[in-house]
Amino acid sequence: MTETSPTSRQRRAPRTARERARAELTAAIKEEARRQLAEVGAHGLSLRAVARELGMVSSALYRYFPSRDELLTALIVDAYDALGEAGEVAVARESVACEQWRAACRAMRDWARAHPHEYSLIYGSPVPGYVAPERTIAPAERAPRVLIETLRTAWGTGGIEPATPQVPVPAALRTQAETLGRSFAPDLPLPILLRGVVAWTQLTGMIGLELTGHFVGVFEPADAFFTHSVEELMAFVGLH
Amino acid sequence: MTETSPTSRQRRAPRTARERARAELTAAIKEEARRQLAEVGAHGLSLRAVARELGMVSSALYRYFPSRDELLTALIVDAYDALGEAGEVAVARESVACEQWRAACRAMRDWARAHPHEYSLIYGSPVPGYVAPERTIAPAERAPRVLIETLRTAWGTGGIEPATPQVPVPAALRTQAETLGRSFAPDLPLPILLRGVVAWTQLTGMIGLELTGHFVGVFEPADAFFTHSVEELMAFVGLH
DNA sequence: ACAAATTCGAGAGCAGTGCTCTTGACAGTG
DNA sequence: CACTGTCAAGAGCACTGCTCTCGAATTTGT
Repeated sequence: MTETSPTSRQRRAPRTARERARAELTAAIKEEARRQLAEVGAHGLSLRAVARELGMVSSALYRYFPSRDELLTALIVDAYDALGEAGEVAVARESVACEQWRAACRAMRDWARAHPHEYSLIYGSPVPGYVAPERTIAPAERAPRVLIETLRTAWGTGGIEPATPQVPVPAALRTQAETLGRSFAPDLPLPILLRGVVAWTQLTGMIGLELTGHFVGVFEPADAFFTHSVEELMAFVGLH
Repeated sequence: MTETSPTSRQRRAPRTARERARAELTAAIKEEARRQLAEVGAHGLSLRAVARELGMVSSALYRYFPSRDELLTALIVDAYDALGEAGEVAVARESVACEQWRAACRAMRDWARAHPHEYSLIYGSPVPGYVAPERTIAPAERAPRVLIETLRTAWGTGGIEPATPQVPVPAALRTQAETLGRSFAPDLPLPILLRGVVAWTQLTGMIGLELTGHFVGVFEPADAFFTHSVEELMAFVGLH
């Protein structure tokens, strides 16, 4: 969040007063938009309201974000980064693999519950007609990478059981998983990698169901079921 | 879909011409709304456009649905029912538990891919400011009930392994799971029931990630990963 | 069968939205 | 100093959800 040294960043610090003002206003717009997003959701996010709150006129806002979708995209990228960072710092605080896994899952759920509308923005229904631009895929990988990375280090230190798969991996899936493994965890056995992905899908599903209220009247609060699921799937991926 | 005998339905058949016209128009509105929903999504669904397409004026539509949210709620209930029914007929076609489980999972994914916007309506981000009315929770239970019901019959016929849980069920979760089991599958052991719920959450998560495009460039198509996950989780719940 | 009550579609209108275009003022650079 | 590019502001377009009123049609009660 804090500014790093000028040489460490590709995007150099703004020199002129105009560039500086522009950067600050862009940040202020995003901040206000994020506030309104938390209040009224993506559907209720209004460019006019954001501009009004910032004391400017709506048309001026289009100098910074060419469309409402563009603003949402910026918020989406930020949300991916925030979620990923939440998981990363949670993992960094722990040293043994099991605790890292638990911390990562808990951090992602906590972040989702603290920012439900931002979470819905990235894992909920896509804004209709909206297609994710190229620059969102890299930040999107950050969160699942936290889980896979935990498995990778655990595999390196022998903290993970070889997870004998009852189910053979078909050829079509094998090639897909291999390319995935090459960019995520080259040395991790494919069955373990796949189980990690399965665990990730379960995590997003469980968080999504909780946020959309599918657990009301059943698992309420959902804490017990959540921690239990994490334990079950930790055994599923082979962590011990 | 077809009309049953007057006594078999609580809501009797419309007597007067006015009631009959009202019922038909209500259905026509929902049908047109569903068509537009599939095209432009929940965000783009416009009451005026629906009315326009039906050759009436927008204000007249409010005689049938008092608000846009009310129309969406009707579509949500229908979506829950359609998804649940898709799972039910898929299970009914099979006789052995494993095939029933596979069929149910496949049916739900197929329905979701065929009606992505309707699926997003019920499992995606909630429409902002929208709170699910009471009458949606019964249809919402229908889909997960299909999976649990499959486990219940499998347990009755011995088609399911006692799934020795490595993870003990804490007290708080036990009481929640017991009340859930009472209404879903009274005779099913709690650990199996809980694993069934975990499998359901994974299913919704995986379908949601596929629909929101999180698998593009990784599992594309996602068929192989989907069937593999189903197999893995089938073993996880103890089906064999 | 006739009158009363209810329901209905249509139209006007309000407040709000995303977005475009033009206008005049300001800052940065030659 | 003058020029060029950027900026905020305002007016305006087409659209939205929703409310209200007003006749017309239909159902209901007597």
